[in-house]
Amino acid sequence: MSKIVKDTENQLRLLIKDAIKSSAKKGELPETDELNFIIEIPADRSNGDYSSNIAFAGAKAFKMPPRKIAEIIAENIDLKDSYFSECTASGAGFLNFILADKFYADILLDIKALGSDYGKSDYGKGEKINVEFVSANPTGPMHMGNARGGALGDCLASVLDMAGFSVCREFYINDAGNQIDKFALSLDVRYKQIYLGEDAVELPEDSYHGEDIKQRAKEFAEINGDSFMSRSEDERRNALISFALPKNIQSMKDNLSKYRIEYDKWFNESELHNSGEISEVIDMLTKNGKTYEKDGALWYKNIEVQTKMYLEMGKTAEEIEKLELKDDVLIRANGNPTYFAADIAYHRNKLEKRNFSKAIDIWGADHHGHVARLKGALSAIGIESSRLDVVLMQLVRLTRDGEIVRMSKRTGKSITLVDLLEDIPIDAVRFLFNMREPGSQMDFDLDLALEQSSQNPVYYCQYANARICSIFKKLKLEGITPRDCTENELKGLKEPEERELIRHLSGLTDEFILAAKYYDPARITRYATTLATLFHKFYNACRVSVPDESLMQSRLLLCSCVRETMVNILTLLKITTPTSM
RNA sequence: GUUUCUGUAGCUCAGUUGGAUAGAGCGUCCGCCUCCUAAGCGGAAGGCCAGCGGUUCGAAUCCGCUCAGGAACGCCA
Repeated sequence: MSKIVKDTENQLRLLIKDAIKSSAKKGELPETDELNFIIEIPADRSNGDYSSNIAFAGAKAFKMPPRKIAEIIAENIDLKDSYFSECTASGAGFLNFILADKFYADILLDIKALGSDYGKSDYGKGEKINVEFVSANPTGPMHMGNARGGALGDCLASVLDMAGFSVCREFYINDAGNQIDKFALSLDVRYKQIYLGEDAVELPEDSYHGEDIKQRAKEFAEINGDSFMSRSEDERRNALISFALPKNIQSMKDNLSKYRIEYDKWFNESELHNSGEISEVIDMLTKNGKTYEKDGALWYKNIEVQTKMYLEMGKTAEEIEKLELKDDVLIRANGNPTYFAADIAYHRNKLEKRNFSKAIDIWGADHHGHVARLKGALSAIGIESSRLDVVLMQLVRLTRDGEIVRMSKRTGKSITLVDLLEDIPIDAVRFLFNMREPGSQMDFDLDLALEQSSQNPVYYCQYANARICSIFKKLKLEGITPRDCTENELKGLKEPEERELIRHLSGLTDEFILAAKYYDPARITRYATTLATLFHKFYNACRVSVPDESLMQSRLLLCSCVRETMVNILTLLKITTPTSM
């Protein structure tokens, strides 16, 4: 882990505190208690590399105008042997700092030493986190929402991993319950239609109408012929399900694998039914007085639980009344548990039985109404609800020629994950889906994804890497091989383009930590795009192959650090890094 | 109606726990290869941060209200 950036900020904090102490000793500032102040990187870099608001924060305590305080601190600060070369007071009272040459040299040496570990940190302290994403129904093909969820969940898991968490990628297979009955019924109808004709058996309105169901029924018929026509409905449906479900699940695994997603755990909902865990949570809720019977069904007292939660949060009774809370069914009148009941058991399984300290679920935003009641139900069985975090992801629209695309040209049906991956390079899909934060509605531009130019950020980033490879290749032909550089040599990298590039490199570890903290992998694609921009600027402004051997080697080392960083990021996003383009 | 997400340049979007003159890319216009990949770089133009009020040294950012758009409000999942 790169400690230099962290050390730099800590050092700055101490330098400021020391300066205040020595000013107080000289009587230039009054004695005061610890002050809360921040250290930040100014948006406008011409104001320095770091700045602090200490003078504003201390204005009241010191009973002096901020500008005056800043001047006194700047006067008394001792920068000898620090990572800073200059401290000035400016504006209404900002304290600005310029980084010293040593900082730049040390960052590069650090990156070089860390190699593929550069960017990793122990922020997460090995905490066990479960990231569940996609979890598409195995009753049909995966759609665009699954495509975004897949890219997002997989990259979020990687980001958490980089930030020092111990991550488990999980897929929840809904292989039980209502939709499986519906699946069976749909298959059954399609199977019978093969032998009796399409008009003889009608497909109910609320069953699955997709071509994929027809296809599975046909495959079943090719193997078994009409032998199941004479069997009982139960036997026939069971046979159809045991034939079609594994095939569908395998096909999801294959397609996700093509999308470069490998799960650590495929969790079957049916396990929760078979093991009795669903009954267990229902018993727990009942024991805690959170259920009642009505109309032959067993209900969960959502209104009661959430009202209590909201009252604790400080809402008034009137405000809660307006929320129009509703109770929910746990066991239907027909004796089958609902999805909700299974979900409570599933999350208890993750958090209690398997001891994950946190469960992160990636859900489509259309499920947002489910979050509060699930959290409530968890707390009602004694599980701290903050241990579940749900990342709600807004829906995706596809556009082509500026128009919204709803249907696939080839099939005439809505576009599936498979359709998308056939048309668009996987590198582009994975990158573009991670360019927006999850909560923003996004338009996925099909033309842009196919574009092989700077307009397409994924190519732009890959190109930076390819250019660096090309430099090394060219110099190798001239008999020049990269060597280690001394700190003094690296201090010679003083061009503004070099400095800016190195400063950006230094921020990688923090960026991963922030992406992990805010569950936002989009920060990383943005970081990569900026890195590419700064490299291209450097490339244009500074030649690597120059007569000054020391400078050339320093620039080579800078290039290799940029390459290391870019490759680390793209590899993490599971995007390829071609050495020539 | 209630919940929830969103509203920043012509378009797509950044904008850190409130900080200095609000940033990028695309598109438009003008430039840069006898030199490591022009899939690149530089410059110009483009803004009432949806609106109104509040909090304070200071608000795109925090709070309240209003307006506009998406989504959800099932014994579906």
